Order: sequence, then C-alpha cells, then structure tokens
Amino acid sequence: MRCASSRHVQVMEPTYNHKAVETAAQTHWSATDAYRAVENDPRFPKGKYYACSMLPYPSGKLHMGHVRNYTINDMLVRYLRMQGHNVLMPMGWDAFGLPAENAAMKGKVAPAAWTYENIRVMKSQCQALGLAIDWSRELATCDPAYYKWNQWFFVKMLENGLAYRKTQIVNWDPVDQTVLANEQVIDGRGWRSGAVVEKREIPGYYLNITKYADELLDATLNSLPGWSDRLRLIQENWIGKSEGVRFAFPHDIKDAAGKPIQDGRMYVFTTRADTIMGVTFVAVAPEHPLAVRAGELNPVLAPKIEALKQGGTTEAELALKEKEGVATGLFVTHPLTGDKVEVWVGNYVLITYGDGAVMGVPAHDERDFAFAKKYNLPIKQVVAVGNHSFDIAAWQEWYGAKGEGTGVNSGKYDGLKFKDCVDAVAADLAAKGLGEKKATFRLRDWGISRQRYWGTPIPVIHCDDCGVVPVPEKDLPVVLPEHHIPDGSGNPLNKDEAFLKCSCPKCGKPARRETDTMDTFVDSAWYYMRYASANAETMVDARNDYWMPMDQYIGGIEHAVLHLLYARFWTKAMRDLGLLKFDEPFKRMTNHGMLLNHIFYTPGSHGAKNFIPPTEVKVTHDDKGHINGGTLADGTRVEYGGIGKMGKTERNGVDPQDLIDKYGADTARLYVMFVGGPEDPAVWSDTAVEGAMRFLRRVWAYCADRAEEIATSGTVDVATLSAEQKSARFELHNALKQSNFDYERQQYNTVVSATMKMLNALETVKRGACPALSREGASVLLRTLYPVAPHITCQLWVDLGFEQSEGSLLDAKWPQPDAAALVQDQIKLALQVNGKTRGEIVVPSSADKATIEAVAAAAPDVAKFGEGRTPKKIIVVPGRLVNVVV
RNA sequence: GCCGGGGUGGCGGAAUUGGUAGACGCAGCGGAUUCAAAAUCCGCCGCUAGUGAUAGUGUGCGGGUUCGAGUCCCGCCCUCGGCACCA
Repeated sequence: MRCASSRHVQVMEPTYNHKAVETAAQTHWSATDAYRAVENDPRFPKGKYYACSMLPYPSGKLHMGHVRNYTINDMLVRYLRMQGHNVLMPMGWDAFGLPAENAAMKGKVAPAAWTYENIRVMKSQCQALGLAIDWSRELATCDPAYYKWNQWFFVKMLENGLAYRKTQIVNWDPVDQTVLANEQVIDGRGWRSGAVVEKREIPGYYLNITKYADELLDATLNSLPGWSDRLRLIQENWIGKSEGVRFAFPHDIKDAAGKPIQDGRMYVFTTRADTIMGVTFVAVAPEHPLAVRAGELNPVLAPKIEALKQGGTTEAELALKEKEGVATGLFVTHPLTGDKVEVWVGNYVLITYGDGAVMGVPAHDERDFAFAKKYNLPIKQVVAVGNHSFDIAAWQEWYGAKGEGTGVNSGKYDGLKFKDCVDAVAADLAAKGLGEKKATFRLRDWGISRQRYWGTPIPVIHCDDCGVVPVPEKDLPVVLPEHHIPDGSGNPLNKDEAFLKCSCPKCGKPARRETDTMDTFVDSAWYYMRYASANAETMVDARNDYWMPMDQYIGGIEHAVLHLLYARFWTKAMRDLGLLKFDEPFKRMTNHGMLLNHIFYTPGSHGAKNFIPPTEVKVTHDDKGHINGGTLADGTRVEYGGIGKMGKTERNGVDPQDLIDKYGADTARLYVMFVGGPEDPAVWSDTAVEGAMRFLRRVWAYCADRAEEIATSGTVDVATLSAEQKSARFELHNALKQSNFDYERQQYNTVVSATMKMLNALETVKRGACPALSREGASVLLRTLYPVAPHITCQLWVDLGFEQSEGSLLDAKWPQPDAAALVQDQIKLALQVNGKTRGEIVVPSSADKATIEAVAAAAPDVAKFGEGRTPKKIIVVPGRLVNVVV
C-alpha cells in the first residue's frame, strides 16, 4: 500500500461553484486536446468505436433536443473510452438549406454570413456543454471543400447511370419556389412550408435509388440487428415491396393518330392473380391513356373523368372518399378467358402506382366490391374459404382473405390453393406472352434538383450544341458565390452573370451554367464518412475504412425514412463505385425521444390562441392534482393546452443557454438524462432541474467535507467494518452493479439514479467513522457519475488526489463491484402464502433449499394466513422469495 | 381504415425480462436549524377503512394460463407514432 502521508491534500472550495468548475475543466480539455481521436491509437486495446449524432442545422441556438442527443452520445463515448475503446465523437453543420434564405429575406443578410455566425454560436454552446467532441474533424456542408465531393460523386453517378435527367410532373411548392420529392409532400403540402403543392413540369436530376430497392429491403430485414424493430418496419413500409403478377389485357383501342394505345396492351399489376377468373371489369386512373382517349372519343365523358381527379389525398379523406367511376364504353380482352371486359375510370386508381390500372374483382377486393355495388357490376366468387357462404348483399371480411382459400368457379384453377393458383395463372399468362411475376415498389427515385440558391451547385453546363455537359473533375468544385441576399424573387444565381457565364467543356463555345442546387439530403447522405477522413484529398480515404461502419448513430425518429434511407443508398452507391467495402453505414441506431413541455394560452379572437411560455405561468391544479391552468403575474387566467413538443409555435421551448447559465452544463446534462429513458419522450419540469442541481451540490459537499480522509486513507479492510458500514458498502457496490448493467444497455436514467443511491448509502456513514470507505465511495461515485457530469467529477478527482494516484479521470479504469461486498451474512426473503406476500423471513445467505422451506413452513404468518392448513408445496426462488402453498 | 409503440401514485419514472409493484427523483406534509427567510438536515408520503396495530385493495378495462402476472395469452378501450384506396 502507498504511504498515505505522501498524498497531497488540496484546499477545496466548500461549496459547488459550477461556473468556475466548468470553465476550468473546459479550458484544460481544450489545452490538452483531450478528445482528439487518432486511428489505431495504441492506448486503446479494445479497438475503435464510432458514435455520431445527426448533423444539426445551424438555426441560431442549440435547443433541448440537441442537448439530449449529444449528452447520450457523450456519455456513451466517455464510458467506452474508460473501457479501453478508441472513441470518435465528431460534430459538424448541416449548413445549406432554406431557413438561411428566409433569414436573408427577413434580415437582409447573406445566407453565408448568417450561417457562419450561427455556427460560431452553436459551436461555443457545444463547448459549454462539455461535449467530448474531436473538433479537428468539424465540417460545414456549405464549405466548398466539402460540397466539392457532392459534385464529384454526382458526376460519377451520371457517368454510371445512377443519376439521370428527366422531365417530369413534379410537386411545386409555391411558397418555397421549389420542387419537392414525393416524400417531402405531407398531406398535399410542402413538408417545410406547409403550402398546398401544385403540379408542374420541370426538368431535373434524379438518383436511381430504386435500383437498390431490393437490396435496401433485404438489408432492412436481415442485416440491421442494431436497429429497432419499429425503425426497420418504418423503412420496410416505405420501400413498400409487393410481389404479384403484371399482365396485359389486349385491346385494339387506337389513339387519335390511329396507333394502338400502349401497343394494344393494358397492363395491370395484382397480388391476387388467383382471382383473375373473377374479373368483371377493369378500372384505370383518370390520367391513364385509355381514360384520356375515352374523353376524346366522347366529349360528354371528359368532364366526368376530370372530376374523378378531385378530392384530397390525405389518409382521412381517402378513407372516407366514396368509390366513384365512369364507364368508358371501351373494352379490353380478358387474357385467359377471351371475354370482353369493360374499362371504367375509377377515382380510387392511382396513376403513380404500378401501371395506373387495376383488374376489378369485386368478390375479393373490398374497394372493387363497393365500386361494383354502386354501379351494378357483376360480382363473381372465385375463391372459397372454409365453409363460409358467399352473399353479394354485403362485404364480409373473409372475401378478401389472401392465402386462405381455394379456387372455385375458375375452371382449371378450381381447388388450387393461393400460391399454386398464382403460379398456374402466371405460367399461363407467360405462355401467352402476356404477363409475368413481378415485384412492385412504393419507393421512387430521388429527385435532387432544387430551384434554390443556398445549396450545392449541380455541376453541369448547358451548351447549345452539346446539350448538358458535366463539369470536368479538374474544374471542381463549382463554387457557390456567397455574397447574394435572396429577396424572394427566385434563385439569385439566375441573374449572376459571373456565375452563369462559362464555356462548354466539350466544344469550348460560350455556355450557361446550371443554377439548380442539390437537395440538402445529399449533404447529409455521407458527411459521417467525411468526419472519418477529415480534410482528405479524396472524397474519403483509408481512415474511413478504420472508423466505418459507424458503431452507433443517434438522432431523432423524424429522420427514420428520408435521411436514413438516402444515407444507406449513398453508401451502397459509393461501394459500387469502389470507394468503400461495406454495405451498410450504421450498425446501431438510437432514436432519442422528443422533449415535450406544457402548453398554456389565453383565448384570442376567432378561436385563436395566444401562447404563453410556461415560465411565465403560475400553474394551478384541480382537486385531483392535475394541471388545469394557471395565472400570469398580473393575475390573468391562462388555459392549459396539454403537453406538446417543444416548439416556436406553442412558445413552450426551453433555452439550454438559460439552463447552462443558471445551473451549469453538468446539471443540464444530469437532468436530461434522468428525466426518462433515451428513447422515451420526456416532459420538461423546472423543479426537477433544481433537484438535479441539489444532487450535484451534495456530491460536492460530501467530497469537500471529507477531502482530508478521502485523500489520505488506504483501502477498505472488510474485517474492521461495523454492520452499518458493511451495509453501506453493500449498497454502494450493489448500485455500481446496477449502473454497469444500465451503462451496457444505454439506459442512462437509471444510471443517474444508481449514482444517487451510492451517495445516499455513503452519507449514512459519518465522517471520520471509516475514512477508507469514504475514499472507496468517492472513487466509485466519481467514476460512475463522470460520463453524465464530467466537469464536477474531473475537478473533484483532481482535488481529492485521485489524479495523482490513478491518472486522469478521462482514462481511469472503470470500476467493478467487489464480489465480497455483495455477500451478506443473512438475507431477507419475501414470504408468500398462496402467492400473496404476507411477510418476510430471514435466513443465512448460505441456507439451502430444505432449510429455507423449514423456516418458511414454521413462520407464524403461514399459520395465520394459511388458517392452520398444512403446506402442500413450497416454492423457493433463490435470493428472492419463498411461496408456501397450503 | 391498416400497421407499430405505449397506458404503473399528485408528477417524471423504476422493477436486470414470470418472483416483495412504486427504486431514484420532483411536488406535498410534519419536524430541526434560523431573530426571520433562503439554503441545509431528519421523518412521513398509492388508495380505502381504522386513533392504532392492521386489514382490504391496487400497474387502462374484462377474461384466461400459473404456486405466483405490470411482465405471458384472448377480447376490448384510450393514446402517441408510421402509412399505402398499393391492386
């Protein structure tokens, strides 16, 4: 044992001063470059661990969601570093995008200047939070050194057919003056602006994500064990694969020029080819060529068909929408029976899915059934399930049951089960050259062109002679001029002659530069790899192979579809162009929950609500203790609007800066971790923050009060401990055991409660009663608490002399519970009689089953509650309970 | 409408996955300290009945399996997400 007298005792501040402590710690970390991550660092035998938070948009200030996200990330890397892992936690900025343009219009400041200022503020806030970020890898997506590689890879994709240009009807957002991807249209409105989306025809660039649809789906189902089932399901549904048969109804309907429409084949897709003999009509979308032709042939029909395009596309509207249609008077031929089948136009057929046409089998499809009933079309049962009897009077659940029935009224297909029947039908259609098995996906190609200034310029040049010509690699990046201030009249690049003017790379003649920029989802599709190979001369380099795939990705569930799917696609595209060797970028994914807060308002005119920040409200409760409203300082009554996501509209956000200023970063971190599990939504509470602060003050007071004995004492001698001290040590190590379990499963709220239990136990032993236990306790507590509250624990670690004896807390050995401390002489077991807890018995911890049974059977409570009956059976659960059945 | 989470004290939540429900914290109540307050410390704190020991009851509702159910099964209700009238 080390000589105690050699230890130096610091003079400690008696009370916790968060500002002084946090400034000192952050200065020290910065001066020592404490969080620089180096590939293959020999200090860390367990190998790399890359944990990354989703790239924040530099909107101005951090919000509480960021604090939560980054604290989870920070705890993880601090814990793993002490376990011997070479950890990497980077940070950067999703710096392109529309809000900068909106801010520019409002404040007459260039998006670049606005963005860089926001980055400066938010970076300093990250530093004030004490995050273990390796800032040497910081990037901003608006930096030409970054977006050069967006452009370079886009050109590679063009060369390899993964990117293409096409003119298409697109979603036009009249407010943002931009095109939206299908995914970015929510309920018929732009996902950012909320404006009602119009249809426009515009040329643009698309990335061929659908080429990877099958691989993405397969990996979703089989190769992402570290993703939640929920997240995988969301992605699976989004990709939306259905397997079925695509086949044609032949016809000789001709267009105005006398040519057969679609070569005389009306294609449909079905997952229920087993019901093909039950077809009594076909229905096409109002935009389908046959519908258009029907309108031309019969002018009376045209407006009726046009009317079928009406109606909302939201879920609720669609669910309630009446199935309507128009008969065209045109006929196609059933491919197997040769019967004539009338073509209808239906408002429930979507031009964007499959071939925009369906076969109508009213007996076995609920929508077709409703349609047939409305228009008195024949209904023909072709599948029987069990001994259910079919009645066309009303739809029954089993009519549409896929895979449960057998064919009837279907000629040669009678008696066949679902799969056999589909196979037989597909084979017969194939033999006639009219169809085949096929999978259809909901996923569409990714349109990346934006008619917007503040984004990555799409690196192509328009030449009158050569057409569209990609910018050669040597001329990249195409640099975005940063001085423009958008004024709402469209993309300023369209008026920037210096930017527009260029010469054709092919023929050298004067040409015009493309002014569209890329969707910002391109920026975020691969930034996490650029962190890994920061400042590389190529898009990525060998360091990417060291850090990637990422071990843990952390971010909000709102990116479950778009960002994650694009990032996965981008990774596969990079792999196929030889830039990397792995298939999936993110091994493990954590979606932290939303932060919620109470909403208060005063009623305004016309039902409007004037939202009041919760900080200004004195809350009132009803007699059950539930919040029912509140009052303002001037006595005004305010209404309670329930709990909702922190946001600007409801004015119920909490500014992390206020928290840091008032309580310090450690308190803010402790609070956001303690409030609930990382993936659960969390409701804000001011008083609970006070509680977090109180705990840290107690930790400080405990250490300051016992600094002398902690710094100078030796190790615990178990033989000399009193019963109380033994019990306190048991609680300490038991809490440590729990905390280690919870660190492993990333349940950080109970890690915090474990540290509280430790302090509660340690405080039961008075100062001076057992200095060695105080020392052991402080040593365990500080290390366990460190990943949550790094500033205060680092300061105390130094002040109490632990740094001298055990080195920096950042790389201290992670504590393990002492098995001896967890052994008790006697243990309490719950005593149950007939499964009801009736008391407890105390037995030696070494007692065997027979002994426990004997003690339990003799317990007075058994006699009392068993009403004197003799035990029939005794169940012993070791260490837990004993149940006497009488 | 379909799919997937989730419903536990006044509140946030815990229960190492079938074994003492309510850990830990917040709020509240009582006390100590103080001239007083703040801060701090000690005690109580699911509900019902009872002065009390205690008894009954209790994890959204109704059933079931089990010696034993917050946890598993069946049927509902509510709520939060996701979505596709997807043929």
